[in-house]
Amino acid sequence: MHDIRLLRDQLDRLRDGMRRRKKLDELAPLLDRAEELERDRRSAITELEAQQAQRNRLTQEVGERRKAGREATDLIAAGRAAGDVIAALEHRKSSAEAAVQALLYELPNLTFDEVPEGGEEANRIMRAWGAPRPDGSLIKPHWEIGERLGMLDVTRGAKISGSGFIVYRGIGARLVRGLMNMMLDIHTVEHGYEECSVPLVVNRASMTGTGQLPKFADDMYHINEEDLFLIPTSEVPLTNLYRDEILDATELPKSLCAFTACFRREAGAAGKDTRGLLRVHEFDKVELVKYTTPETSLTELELLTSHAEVILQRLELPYRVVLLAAGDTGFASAKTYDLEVFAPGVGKWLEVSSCSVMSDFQARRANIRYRPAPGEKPRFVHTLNGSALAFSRIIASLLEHGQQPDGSVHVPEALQSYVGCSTLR
RNA sequence: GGCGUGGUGGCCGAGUGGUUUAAGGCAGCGGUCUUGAAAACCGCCGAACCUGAAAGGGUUCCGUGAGUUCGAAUCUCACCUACGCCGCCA
Repeated sequence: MHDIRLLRDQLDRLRDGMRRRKKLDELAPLLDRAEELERDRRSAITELEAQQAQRNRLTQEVGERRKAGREATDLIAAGRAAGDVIAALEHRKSSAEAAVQALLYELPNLTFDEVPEGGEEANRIMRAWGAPRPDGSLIKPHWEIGERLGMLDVTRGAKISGSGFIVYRGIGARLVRGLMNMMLDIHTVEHGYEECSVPLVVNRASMTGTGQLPKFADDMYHINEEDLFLIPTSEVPLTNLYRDEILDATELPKSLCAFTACFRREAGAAGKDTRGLLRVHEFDKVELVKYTTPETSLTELELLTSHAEVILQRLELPYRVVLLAAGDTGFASAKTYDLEVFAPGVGKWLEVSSCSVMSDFQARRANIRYRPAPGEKPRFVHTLNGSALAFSRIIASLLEHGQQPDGSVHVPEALQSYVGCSTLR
């Protein structure tokens, strides 16, 4: 969410931000309405507070007269009248406020200056590591490899839960467990993240805090009776951990990581890249989250991205780092690097990580602040997050990239001790 | 699930309708003293918002939301949450 003051002072900046995302046509009317509502909100507040000050004087005098043993019926009548006016102004204020808030909730974050303008076509490949294998056209897709090795049971996953739910079996399940341990070990021991084990179910306030709600409600699994949501990523619980809190500056940067399942309805995505493990409703992920000062968030983004890259390098998977253009950058993000890994069997670069700095967009929604120094005013932190990494697509890529002529699959050296073998067969 | 007791500033904690402008303490900041530090003493010390060029003025906030009242931290109701006991249960 944006600072409501931008509607007064820096409407042009908001407009320009939407333009860079190619969303100005869609959002300009919304901005104008918000600006108008914000003016009305302020005038209501000004009037309301003058009335409240007046009433405070009245009621205080009532108290004084009572104490002196005198009548105050005239003041009480005046107070009652003031109360009616105040109630009306309060209503005007709160409805304007709710309306502005609702509009602000629909506005995506402003991207940083170095983020290229425009849509997906303006994405910029920053660097690449490793090389796709030259015999890619001979490689089978991961669903065939996985089924043949008895690692994946897509059919029974669909039977027990529905399409898009995968059963990993045998060495496949062991691979999931190995990846989890390997990634968490590297992030905690080598990169200094605190490991967290968090709920997979969160409340509405948490989903609003990180920006999934209200705009993207249709993408979430919702539990009606308790009004709870299945997390689409552990970014949600990890970032909401410090909702409504004031951190000490000495605690920053704060680095957290968690392994969780992630749940996505993927409403409207039917038919696109749906085979095998490419797009599923439930997948595992190790997530990195950081809380930083505004001054350090961009350097911390580079660091966090490099932490995700380390995993890919240990897994010996060729990948590239893509700086997303403004129009392709997520709703809450100010700057995002996608990590894409090559899967030769399907012949595609798969997005296995998205590393973002959210500036103060989430911090403002979730009210997460820090105190720069003792006695100073609290400021909003910057929040960052990145997958490191998303399992299902990594497994797809591992199977395809590691496929050998005899149909077995090579296990990268760093993973061997975690999986207990050097070849999946 | 039932009954009971709580939720007050960064932390602890007093406060049962009107000088609450939320006592007091801890922590923090500044000062006196000291070669320096500690101790002692003195002062300052919550957040958000409106208005204003500024100085300043004003409003709101005692778990959340409604209500009663001229006036609510205080009274009423609902909800959230913590703890205790009972019930159920892996």
